[in-house]
Amino acid sequence: MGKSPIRLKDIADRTGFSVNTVSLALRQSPRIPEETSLRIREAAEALNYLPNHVAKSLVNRETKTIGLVLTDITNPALTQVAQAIEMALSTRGYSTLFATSNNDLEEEKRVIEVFRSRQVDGMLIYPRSHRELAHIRRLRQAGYPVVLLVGDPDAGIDAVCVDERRGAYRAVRHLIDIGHSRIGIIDTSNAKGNLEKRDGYTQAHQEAGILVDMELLADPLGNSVIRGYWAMDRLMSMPVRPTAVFAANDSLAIGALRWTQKNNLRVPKDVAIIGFDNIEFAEHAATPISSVKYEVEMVTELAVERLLQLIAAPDGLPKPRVTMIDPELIVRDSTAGRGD
Amino acid sequence: MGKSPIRLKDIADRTGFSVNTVSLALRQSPRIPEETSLRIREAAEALNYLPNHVAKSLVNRETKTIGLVLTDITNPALTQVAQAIEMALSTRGYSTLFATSNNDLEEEKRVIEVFRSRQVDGMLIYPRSHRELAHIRRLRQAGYPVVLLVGDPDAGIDAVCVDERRGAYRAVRHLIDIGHSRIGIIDTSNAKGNLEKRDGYTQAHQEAGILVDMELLADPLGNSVIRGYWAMDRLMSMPVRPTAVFAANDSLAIGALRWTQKNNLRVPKDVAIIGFDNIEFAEHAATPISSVKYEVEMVTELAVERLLQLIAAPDGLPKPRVTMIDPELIVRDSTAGRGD
DNA sequence: CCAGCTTGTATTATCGCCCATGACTTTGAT
DNA sequence: ATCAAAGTCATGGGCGATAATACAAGCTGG
Repeated sequence: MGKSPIRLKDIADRTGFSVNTVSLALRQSPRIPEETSLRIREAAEALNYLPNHVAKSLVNRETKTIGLVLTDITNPALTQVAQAIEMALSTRGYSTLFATSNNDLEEEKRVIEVFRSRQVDGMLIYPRSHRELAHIRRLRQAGYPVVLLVGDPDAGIDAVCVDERRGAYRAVRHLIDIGHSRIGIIDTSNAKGNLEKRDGYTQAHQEAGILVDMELLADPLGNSVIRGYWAMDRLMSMPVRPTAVFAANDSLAIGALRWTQKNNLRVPKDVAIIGFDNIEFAEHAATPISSVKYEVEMVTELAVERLLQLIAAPDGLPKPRVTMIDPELIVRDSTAGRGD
Repeated sequence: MGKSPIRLKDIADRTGFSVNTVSLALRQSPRIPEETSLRIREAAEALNYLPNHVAKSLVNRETKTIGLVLTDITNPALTQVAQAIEMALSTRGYSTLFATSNNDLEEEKRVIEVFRSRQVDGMLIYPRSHRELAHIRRLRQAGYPVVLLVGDPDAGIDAVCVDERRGAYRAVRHLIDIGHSRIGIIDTSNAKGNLEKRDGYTQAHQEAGILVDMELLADPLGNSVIRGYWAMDRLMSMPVRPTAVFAANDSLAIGALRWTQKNNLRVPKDVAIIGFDNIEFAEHAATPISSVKYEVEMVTELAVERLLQLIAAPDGLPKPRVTMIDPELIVRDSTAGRGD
């Protein structure tokens, strides 16, 4: 802490006015004449006064801070989300308290409690699991403004997110369109996890009348490049290899691509690869990787906007609204039409 | 906000004890008998009581939160730093307020003011510039615990960081050792920016008796892959091309590598490339890229430890201490010894 | 010339919690 | 039985700010 935190009282003593007058003057109240207001403003300046936000929060019952809960930030797409949210909130006068759940449900619950205790005005949450949202629903029902960054239309919680099911559908549909019928998928296969992408994968298959082979699902058990590499290794060790692979995010896709390099397969000739999120590293990989664009700006802007709406709602929270952004498919070399 | 924030008073009313007794009981004071304490604890549980951290902060004059200021988080190495810091602080009972300066000095000053106003107990700052630290030094002199994440031994401010000068020296020295003498460098050439890496580059040259050609410095004007690509383009358009390139971070290095692919140059045969930070994408690039390891765990752990020391210092801040971590060089294919 | 209105400032209460003080009760030693 | 030493709880003040209310002056007008 600074040695001598200047308080309103210090300005009051110096100028001879009362604490209250000083407070009013600094907040541009019309009840204070220009003359006094100016003298007080000058004194504050001279003393280098900074209002104590904590005290203000206590009386106003709002902290002008929101809590941001992410699973882990190492996924480049989530990183951008974090930064964009911080900036969007900052321009609106809010600060952001930040915490990672480290993909652990108990930890997620804990940080939410911490945020509540710290009286955040609202929370933006990227939950660990899309199926275990009871604790968050309870929060909402208790009147807390919350917006999720992943969407489950019937979770009863506001959400703004890219439509992952639809994005995955587009990616896999694209692979089918260019002639593939044996398509591997690298995605976390946790029953309580995010099933949207697998749903999209399945839907595209069904629509095309292709049987879904669960053998073609490889769980990378993580999200790093190297996890993608080993998941690809498993897929390509099958008796009948897939001719194309859909990876749930670009890090995994880059790992898969890396595997093809090491094993002298050509992409897209021997195997096509498509990712998700459209991070810069995918665009500039050895073979530019097709991907599904994660609309960072749009998601964050809408999510922040919605959260502030909830916070400002005069009487109770309005009915939850889920906004799903239909993502764009970016086609690059890794899924260029097959030559044969 | 939750509809009915439970206060100590509510528990007091329910149990018949006074607010004070409740407060003491919940804080495990030995002055309250087990029996009473238990009944109060149960009532708190039943009412789902959560202490109001804001009120507590006002009384205790500490918020148990620290402010983290980063330039921008899109550099994957900084991302990891952010997450590691959050986790390290979390286990010690601190929350982290997070803000990006967006590489703008005025913005950096602004967020620091905001943090001060919010009474953070201390700050961790990755400053925009290594040369404009006056505002931060003033902070320290006013008694604020601050630890920088970049180091200038004579800035008069505590710091924990990787020794970028030394890391760059090692990288360039390595290039010289394997036979290169015309070495390009892709690094921001802002006079007020981070000069450490260029210093290391220069030192390695001088030690080897090689003249430094300032023509070989390309400013990418940013940190993305594509910026690295264009900086590389400029370097390789010179009448006499460099035979090796040192990039100030791995994103830039990956961009440079990408340029060689598009222009059919072989790495390391035609041109060697080395990066900085050792992010996962460098390891798994088309040609695995040599890099200087950014010791995320060590930097964050030491920085947090030091900051908490400063916060706990009983009488005034101790003399500033700068800890520079000597980074390890990771050699990969992109700088394998030249065949000729 | 005083009721009745502005106008400018001071007083007091409040936010939720912690701390110092001390009153009252119980226990144990003499 | 008396008194000191613990033990147990309530009271009041304060953290730094805002908000509601009160209170002096200075005007106006009938």
